[in-house]
Amino acid sequence: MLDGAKAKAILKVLQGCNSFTRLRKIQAQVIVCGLHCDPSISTQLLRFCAVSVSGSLAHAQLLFDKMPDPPTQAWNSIVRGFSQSHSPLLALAYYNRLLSDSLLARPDTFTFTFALKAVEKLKALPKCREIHGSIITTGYGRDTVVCTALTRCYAKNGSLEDARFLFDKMPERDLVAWNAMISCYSQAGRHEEAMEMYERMRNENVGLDAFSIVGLLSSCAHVGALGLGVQLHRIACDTGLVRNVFVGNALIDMYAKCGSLDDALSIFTGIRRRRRDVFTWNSMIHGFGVHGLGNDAISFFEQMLAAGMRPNSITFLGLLCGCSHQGLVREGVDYFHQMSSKFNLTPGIKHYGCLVDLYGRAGNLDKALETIETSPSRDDPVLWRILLGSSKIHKNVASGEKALRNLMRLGAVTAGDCVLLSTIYAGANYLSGFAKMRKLIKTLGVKTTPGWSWIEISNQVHKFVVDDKLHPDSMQVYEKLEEVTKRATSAGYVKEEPVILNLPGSWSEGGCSETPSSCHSEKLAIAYGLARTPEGTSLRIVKNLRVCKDCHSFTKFVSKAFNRSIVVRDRVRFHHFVDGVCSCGDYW
DNA sequence: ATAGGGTTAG
Repeated sequence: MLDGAKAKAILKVLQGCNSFTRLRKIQAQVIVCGLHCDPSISTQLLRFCAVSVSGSLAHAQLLFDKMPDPPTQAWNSIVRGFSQSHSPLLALAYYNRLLSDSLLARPDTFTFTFALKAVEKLKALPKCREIHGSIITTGYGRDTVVCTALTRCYAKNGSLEDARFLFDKMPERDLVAWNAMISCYSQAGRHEEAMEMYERMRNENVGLDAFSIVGLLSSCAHVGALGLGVQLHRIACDTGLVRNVFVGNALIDMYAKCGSLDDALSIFTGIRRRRRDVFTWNSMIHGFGVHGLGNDAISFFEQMLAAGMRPNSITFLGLLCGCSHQGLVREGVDYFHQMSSKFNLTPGIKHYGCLVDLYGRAGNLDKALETIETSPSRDDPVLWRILLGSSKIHKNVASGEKALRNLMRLGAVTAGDCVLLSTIYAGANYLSGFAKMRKLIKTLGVKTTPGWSWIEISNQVHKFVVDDKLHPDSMQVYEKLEEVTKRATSAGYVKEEPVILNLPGSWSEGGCSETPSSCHSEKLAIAYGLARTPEGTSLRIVKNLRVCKDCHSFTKFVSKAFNRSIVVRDRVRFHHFVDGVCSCGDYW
């Protein structure tokens, strides 16, 4: 029978155990001493095999299957172990067995949280509902921890509505529950709702911690909400949370994505060398990249290596993005190859996309084509669409046709693609091609992404759509726009008439830039910004599509005529307009 | 003995 002192000693050794070989030795010893019959010892052993980093799930399974009627703790360990593994389905298999087969053991709050973790990974909404049912029938429906796990599980399975419903019904919500809700919204791209949660937290006097700030900052970054971002930064400073690396990293990203690279950089330098992690570096490098500062991206990449930090595949996306926007073809190609040769990373479809873009944007359409054809993703429409975009920039009919033909081969042609090619045809005065595209567009049906722009004025976001007549200050905006256009024109602006295709309804230019129209949304936002802010204030515009050529030129002349710096964040990069010049060097 | 919340790309 069990000797209490011996058991205690063995448990202690188990707790300090950090290698699997050692674990097995201890296990052998346990068996020799006859201690394996002691449920507390074998359960402990099982837990180590199942969840410790040096354990082994296969071994845990063997141990588990030898137990005559495992206690709840043992079930929990095995469910937990598999929920963290690559086969979360097995976690559910054990969970099901516990519910149906076990005579003795009942699931408890721990079992449910572990099972829910498995479902999070599996994307199985019905299973989530089923577990929810069991939670209620077993009487754990009011447990805060279980409810939080359940909320997250619903959210990760795509039902933010169920998640929110459950959250609102929770008898008690602690900070963890709030943070879970915020991060779920943020990760699902529902940024406005994430920010709404913050409003509610303030009204209900719930505090904030690093988790809340990180989630909220991520949403600010995505939508470009500098005002709220700055507020959160201030709170982080007041509470000392700025020293948290997660917060620091999120701040870098937020400032970079809101167009304040200088602030991003000062946060970066404020993080002590040794605390900088791969997120810190990646966020900064990507920040330079989307601002078109390829050389800075490269310089930081080299500093990162010098600091002994290993880059990952995300690092290269930022780096290649920078090279592409600055036209650093040779460097970009070199880094692309270094990924596999020096860093043992396999370029993914996005990296190939960067490479195609790098060549294509620079006008080397042959190389762009060759890249696609020799890549493992030559059957991915994304790459062909990039080539089509490059063909449009360089008005190249042959390569545009090639891209479209491949999109057809893949059955992936959209009306937007045809619009792009038709623009190329129109530019080349190739009327029969143009007519063919028009016909095709009609058969495909016209789908459109409506363009919008917004501008933040004293922490208030104002959104404009194409030919906006809905904004409350609409009249004022159009009046101002007239004046602005006059002054820009006397500074040298000439309106570039878009190719009019005369199609029914509105359409988007391959999801890239706005419909040809009398008035794109950013012009309205700019006019509004000029009317509502004092002389000299810089304007920040965020838009969902690419800037068109006319608006780009317009903004340049406005920045000169009104002596304002204007920052425009479009779908893929930043444009900083100062004194008639754009940071992109008209290369976008 | 064991639990629920965090950043980059897309």
